[in-house]
Amino acid sequence: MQGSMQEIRRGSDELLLEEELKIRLETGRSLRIKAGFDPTAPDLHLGHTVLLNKLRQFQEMGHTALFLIGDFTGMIGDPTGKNTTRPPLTREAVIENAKSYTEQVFKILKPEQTEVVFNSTWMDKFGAVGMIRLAATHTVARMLERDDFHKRYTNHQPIALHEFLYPLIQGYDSVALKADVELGGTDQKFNLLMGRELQKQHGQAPQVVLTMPLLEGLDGVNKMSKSLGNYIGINEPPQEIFGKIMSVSDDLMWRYIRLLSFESLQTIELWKQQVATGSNPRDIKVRFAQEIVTRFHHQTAAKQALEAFEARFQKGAMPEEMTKLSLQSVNGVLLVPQLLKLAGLVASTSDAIRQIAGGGVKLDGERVADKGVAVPVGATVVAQVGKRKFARVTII
RNA sequence: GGUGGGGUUCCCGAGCGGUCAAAGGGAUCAGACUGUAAAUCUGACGGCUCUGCCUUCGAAGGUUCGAAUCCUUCCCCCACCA
Repeated sequence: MQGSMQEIRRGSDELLLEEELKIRLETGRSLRIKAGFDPTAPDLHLGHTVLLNKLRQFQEMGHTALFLIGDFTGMIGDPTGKNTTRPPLTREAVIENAKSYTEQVFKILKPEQTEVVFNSTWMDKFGAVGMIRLAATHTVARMLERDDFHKRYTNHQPIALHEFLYPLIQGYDSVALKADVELGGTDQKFNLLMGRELQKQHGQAPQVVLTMPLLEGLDGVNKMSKSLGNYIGINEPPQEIFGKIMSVSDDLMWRYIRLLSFESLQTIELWKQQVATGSNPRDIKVRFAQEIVTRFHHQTAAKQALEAFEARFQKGAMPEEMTKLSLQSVNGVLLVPQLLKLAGLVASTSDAIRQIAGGGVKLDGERVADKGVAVPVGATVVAQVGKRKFARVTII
């Protein structure tokens, strides 16, 4: 009991209310652990896994995960201050996304202890009357307590009326699901608490709220998200995952380790001491990167990723695998800027010309000094932009 | 409904008749240094068939030799008053 409580708290931000959770755990029944997910982003990344790992942990203790896909709330878009209304997804798109979602999610969750649910199931039947009744349960002032609403309001930024509905619906989902516990990022706290209030109003015991810190993306500033391009996807190839983790800053590394590693707290503490006394943080990073690659691929893949990484960056070798393609020549040759653009290594020929001028372009390891360089028909070259973009190109 | 303030390149934000592809910052990319870390420094940062040409400053028209800058209409946003 003590131990499981400590496990549950590990890595978490807040647990509200701990006493209530204890009482429920003591009943010995399988608790219903809810977590909501956006229907629009089927590519899971490490940021998502912070929460999923926690869900998994509950499963290990015998509880049931309610994997909620917010297809109804998806029409609103969680109010973040930036994006307003999202275009509603078609039914087919939602199902398609959900499928790809669950495929990925079961890399972490136990399928037999997971219920995948869609909030449109009950919300579609809710009707205008239901919505008005739901809206009547809370005041505008109460809604403005939510941090980002408050900020936007005081900053004179727009808040669309329907955005107020989001927390209410998310809260109502807990009622519909009779959730015992709801997990969410720290930014979800308001919504999670809304679930408690609505459950009370519906005569249910209020759910316990457990918030997890948000994982920063590779930039170390914004939270990890696909749209910001600062993510590590769990479906990415081993070398990508490995490389991206290695590019994380030393400071941020600890944050990643804290939220993502399964190593014991003592081990992590030991690592910190080692670094504090002069060990190279890179070695810890390598070890951690291995752990993560192993988790989503295999131990051998992790080993290979490390070897490839060392060969490439410590010994300067070309990567073994790279995109291969054939490009059509013009008048018997292909100019390098064209080649780079067609190979997808740069965004435009203008960009290619700039990269060449900046010394960032190589052909077969030789720096290209002039934008007028042409590759003749029949030749196969390895084109490189920067340190990590490669393509093997044959001119036809 | 009224009054006032706005909509500028990925983001923030200057510009307010020519020297504007548009200051500055951020993000990004490349180079140097490294541990593909950070920090720092350097350069680039609309597109193209690239010493030139083409397209951009909410939209459409107009004035002008010339407009992001002036005028007209329209669309959108914010605040205040009601």
